[in-house]
Amino acid sequence: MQYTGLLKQHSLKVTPQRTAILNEIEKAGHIDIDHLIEILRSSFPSISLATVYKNVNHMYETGILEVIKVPKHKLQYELMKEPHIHLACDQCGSVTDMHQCLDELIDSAETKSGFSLHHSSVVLNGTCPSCQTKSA
Amino acid sequence: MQYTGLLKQHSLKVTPQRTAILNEIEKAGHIDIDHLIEILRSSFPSISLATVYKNVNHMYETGILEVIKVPKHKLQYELMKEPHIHLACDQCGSVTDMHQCLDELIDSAETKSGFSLHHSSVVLNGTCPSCQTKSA
DNA sequence: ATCCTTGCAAATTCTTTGCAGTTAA
DNA sequence: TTAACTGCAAAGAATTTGCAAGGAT
Repeated sequence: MQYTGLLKQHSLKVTPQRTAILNEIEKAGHIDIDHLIEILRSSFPSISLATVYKNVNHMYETGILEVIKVPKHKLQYELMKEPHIHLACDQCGSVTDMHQCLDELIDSAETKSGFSLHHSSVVLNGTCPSCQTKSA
Repeated sequence: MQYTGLLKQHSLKVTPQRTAILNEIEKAGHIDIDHLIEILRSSFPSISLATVYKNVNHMYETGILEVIKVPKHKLQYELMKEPHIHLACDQCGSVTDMHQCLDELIDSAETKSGFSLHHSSVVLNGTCPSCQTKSA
């Protein structure tokens, strides 16, 4: 299983629920708790919401997952990757990643502010191309 | 009252509660619902949490307020201003604004993605200078 | 006069916790 | 073996809603 190593690195035991959670988040890119458990139930009919919450929280705390908040939507989870930009569509709620380099921005902010930065959450809101077409 | 015009522009009636909410948010820079109602109660002992929620939601929807989410903290409200960067300290939870220009970033994202962007939420997480000193 | 807002209480929604049984290491 | 994980049920937070009285335009 491809996530075994990742879990072990962070001192989390490898359980079927956990590898399934990581697989589904990977597949979805971004996903909120409701969609996540809905999908998980097809493989684990008795999985509990509490388990999913406990796990995503653990994974967030250990740095496996990233959490993003888009106004008007529930928290969304994704695998921790390079700093990048999230484009959120106000109409359909979809989130798209854009891997533009943020190093310059972060370095400059660090220097000017004296903060020691280790994480970034950049969410740009607007209308996605597909929703622009629909409303045109 | 300085916020009368702002409320009217957005078709919200001018009430003492609303101008007080805007004044306190302005004074605080960033504030969450608990701190906000705590301060408001000193002038409006009987103000209800429901009223504050209804108002910040309305003001958010009409574009008067901006909402930012820092992991592990409640939603924070601030007056809608120029796009800028939020520096969030993981230790003390404080949020500092940095008015670095984001136009380039936004323009570039818009061009590459085809999104039509109208709002940005840039939160950089780390440790503020004061907390760095404490833990040193 | 009319529609909007307030504040209360209740309802909902969201998330966490305690515990007993089970499982990974 | 033992410390961690799961699932259930219940508790606890956070937020929203319905409604009657009051207020802004």
